[in-house]
Amino acid sequence: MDKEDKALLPRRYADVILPLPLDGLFTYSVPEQMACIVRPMMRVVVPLGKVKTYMAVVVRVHEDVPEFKTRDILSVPDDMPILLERQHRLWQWIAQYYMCHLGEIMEAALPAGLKSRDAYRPKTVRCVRLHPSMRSEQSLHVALYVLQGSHKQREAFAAYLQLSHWDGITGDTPPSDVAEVAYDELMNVSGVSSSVVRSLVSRHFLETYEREVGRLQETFTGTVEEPSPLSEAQQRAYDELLSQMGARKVVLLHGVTSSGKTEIYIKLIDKVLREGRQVLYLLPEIALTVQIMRRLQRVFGARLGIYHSKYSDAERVEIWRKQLSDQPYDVILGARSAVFLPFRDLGLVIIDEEHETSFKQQDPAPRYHARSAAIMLAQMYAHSHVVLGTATPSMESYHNAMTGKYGYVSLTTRYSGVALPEILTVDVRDLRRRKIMRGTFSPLLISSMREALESGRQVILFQNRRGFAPMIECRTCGWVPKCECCDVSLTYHKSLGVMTCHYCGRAYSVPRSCPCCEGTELMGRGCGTEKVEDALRELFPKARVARMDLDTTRSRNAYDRIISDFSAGKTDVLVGTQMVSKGLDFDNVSLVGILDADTMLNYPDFRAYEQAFAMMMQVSGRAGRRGERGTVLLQTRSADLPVIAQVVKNDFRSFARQVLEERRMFRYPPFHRLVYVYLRHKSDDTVEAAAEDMAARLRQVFGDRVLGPDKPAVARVKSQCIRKVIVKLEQGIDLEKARACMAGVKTAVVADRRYAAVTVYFDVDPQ
DNA sequence: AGCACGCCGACT
DNA sequence: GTCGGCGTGCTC
Repeated sequence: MDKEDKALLPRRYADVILPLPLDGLFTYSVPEQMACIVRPMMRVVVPLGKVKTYMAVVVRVHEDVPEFKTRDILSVPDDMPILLERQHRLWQWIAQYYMCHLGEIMEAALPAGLKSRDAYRPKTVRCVRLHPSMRSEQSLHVALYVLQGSHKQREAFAAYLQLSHWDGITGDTPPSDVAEVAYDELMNVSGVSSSVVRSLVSRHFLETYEREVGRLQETFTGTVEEPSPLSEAQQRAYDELLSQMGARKVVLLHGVTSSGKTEIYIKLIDKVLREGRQVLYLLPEIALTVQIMRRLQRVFGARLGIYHSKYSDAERVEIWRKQLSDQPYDVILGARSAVFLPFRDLGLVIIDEEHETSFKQQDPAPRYHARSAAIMLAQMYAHSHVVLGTATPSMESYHNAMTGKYGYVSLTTRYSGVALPEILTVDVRDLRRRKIMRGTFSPLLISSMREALESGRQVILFQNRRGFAPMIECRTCGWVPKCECCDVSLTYHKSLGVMTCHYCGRAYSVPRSCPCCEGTELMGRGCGTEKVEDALRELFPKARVARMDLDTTRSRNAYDRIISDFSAGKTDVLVGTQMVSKGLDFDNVSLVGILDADTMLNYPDFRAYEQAFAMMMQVSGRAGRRGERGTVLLQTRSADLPVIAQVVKNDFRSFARQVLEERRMFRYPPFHRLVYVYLRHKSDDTVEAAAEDMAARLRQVFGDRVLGPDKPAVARVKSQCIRKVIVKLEQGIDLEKARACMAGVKTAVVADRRYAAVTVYFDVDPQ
């Protein structure tokens, strides 16, 4: 191309997404030499402001001259797009539905290594191969002869030849010039030190180099099994699933705990793979155990990829790239963020434990629900389906199933014929009044535990609070230590010897005396897992007790270790938060104790009962072993609540009917759509005034659909004061319009000089 | 989100 | 007279 031609080419521009909470796209000019490589969905490095550069994603290349001055794209790191068009469409949907910025989606979707130029380094292994001068049969014989004087070197050289499969005796085939042997392997096999190998290198017998290797387990070395044959009940559910999928995009698989849903999924995945399509299998983070991974790996071997936060970022980058390659994983097992992975041809999404609220991202933005995002994702592939699996459906999914929007398949038989456990209510209020019970354990629970332990059975105790005591109080004046930055009382952690704030993570030392009245009797109020563990050791000194909560599972493998120890019978009692309700079915647990149902039931949220019910059903499901019915002891002060009876009878249907009736009456989901508008500022007065202004403006548009502003349960976090305005939108309202109004009101409020520094954000479909 | 610019208090 | 606090506003 000569100079004149170049001058004739119109200047090109690229609209890009920056990984920042900015409105809209930014436009950069494409330098001439990059014009032929820059395409939509590719990464580019761009300057922003005086010093910073960012990795951005191009969404459009065009020749429309912008009315502002543009800056040049600095570089293009790849020669291929990093994103599929479908993914970009998913990003757009999430951004508009959840009222957040595209840049925030980019931030959440791409592994960190794809957002910076230098974070991702390919893993390398030091290798040796023949020096170029040695690459003939003859020179090898010469070499072996020359090396006769240096024993170790000769040994090492021979070991290399052996490892590279050269047979010096028959001498048929000289080693190919690329035959490479790992440096470490050569040292191990020949038993020489690195200095010997180095001598061979310096004498030009061998040469070394770095070889890039993937971090992914390249070859699956186990044997691949056929999917297990299904039981009659499972087969029926499977057939029903297939037939429902004929008519509906989404099917809810409602199966009691231990009904063997995983085996049904496996059969389904197998079928989709046979059709040459891909599968995404989503699980909540805490249910992604080594056990479920192994189970899937046994059947799908190297076709299975795993993607969640416990994996290093470098591995996540490699999975992403592999999914873009022509040999992607056929099955991805992952947590929430796996919905952002590229899929060439997605045929099925499975969302197991679909009721789990952790599928909704809370903080930071994007506050998206992986279930909704996954359904949207599946929508983008023709003839693809979504299966939602759970023992306790969310009210949203159940309602959709009952009204025919989703298909519905129920599975009421437990696999291997284990009966559902017997659930006994323990009326703690009554026992306390009659002075029969003090502390955490009822007499019935103690005797049942003793019985279980004496007959060599295991016990699970569920207490949904971590730490020792959720609160400390001065016995004399009632003073309670609170966090300096958040409006919450501090939780006492005995093992760490500190009080911590569960909102900002700050730790405080425990005062010797009350700073208020100088009284020295500070006592813990309430009970966390740590206290349960302590009390247990006192009651049953011989029992081997393990605790599983956020604090004991901080390290990489702690979670799996605790589970496998319990599974192998190395511990007798497992105390924990909701973590104990997920994961593998243990087959020697005869007793489950729910220590305190009330904290869950009294949670100030319209979903409290729904979540408490699910949690209790889930943890109850851990009880029972082959040929023996398990027992669940449910301790509560509100034994007469209908929800308790519904748990006892395992009566999801009447529970759901009642909850849905209440939801309809009080205009809650799934009948109405909720949007929470949050306002944050360091001054309480400012945020209060801004929230009042916000609510008033919203009322002008939405009338009595607006509630508040209110202080949320924790009204100050990390020194930021918070207010919440609730908007309840009825079905059938023009959502597009409603969102535009809400966004407009936000702009209007923030435009007020007084409220310019107030942070406003939306939580659509809050959990 | 960063980051620079800019305007008011305690220090060499 | 300067250093530094964080409030405001911009980044293609």
